[in-house]
Amino acid sequence: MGRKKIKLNRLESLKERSSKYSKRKKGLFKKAEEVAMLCDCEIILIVVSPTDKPTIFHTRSKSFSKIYERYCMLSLQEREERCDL
Amino acid sequence: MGRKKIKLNRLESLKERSSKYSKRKKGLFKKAEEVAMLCDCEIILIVVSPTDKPTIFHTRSKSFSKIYERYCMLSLQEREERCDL
DNA sequence: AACTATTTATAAGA
DNA sequence: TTCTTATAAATAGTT
Repeated sequence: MGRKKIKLNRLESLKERSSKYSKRKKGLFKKAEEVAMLCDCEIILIVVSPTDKPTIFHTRSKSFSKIYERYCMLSLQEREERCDL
Repeated sequence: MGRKKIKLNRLESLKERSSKYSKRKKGLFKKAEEVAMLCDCEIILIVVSPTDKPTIFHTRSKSFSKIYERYCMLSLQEREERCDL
């Protein structure tokens, strides 16, 4: 989307990365919220900005740690079978 | 995007939610990967499907737990000041 | 932060 | 779940 198609490479300057980040972070979180709402599913999204500022979104049905625990409790075998890693 | 504009409400049936989920999960993870690449930033994304299947994406620069630790170590005061919660 | 031309995601249907 | 196509939405470049 946008005036031109861009290459998906790391942007050179911190200024470019910060600018791009602020635009795309907004879109990413919006998408996450929409999936959670439409599909009634659990989501955790943590992003750390190029200037080291963290932002978190998670559904309230289950806590962050609960979801992480569930993931951790899967054996490697189960992860391969049940997850799209 | 799509043939019609849809309302952002929880979809009625599990079948609808599962169908919507498979389409949007793909888009969400793509966006996450693009932000991580373009902006060279850390991201953790965990989604649990309507049928309870977890999928995780995270950048490799820092481990999942490292990013979570960083978040947890912030005081409530700091979270308000530094994070967009 | 705001403006738009353009690209991209996706709703509906198969 | 995957493909197709019309259309809604995100965003690149710029101010």
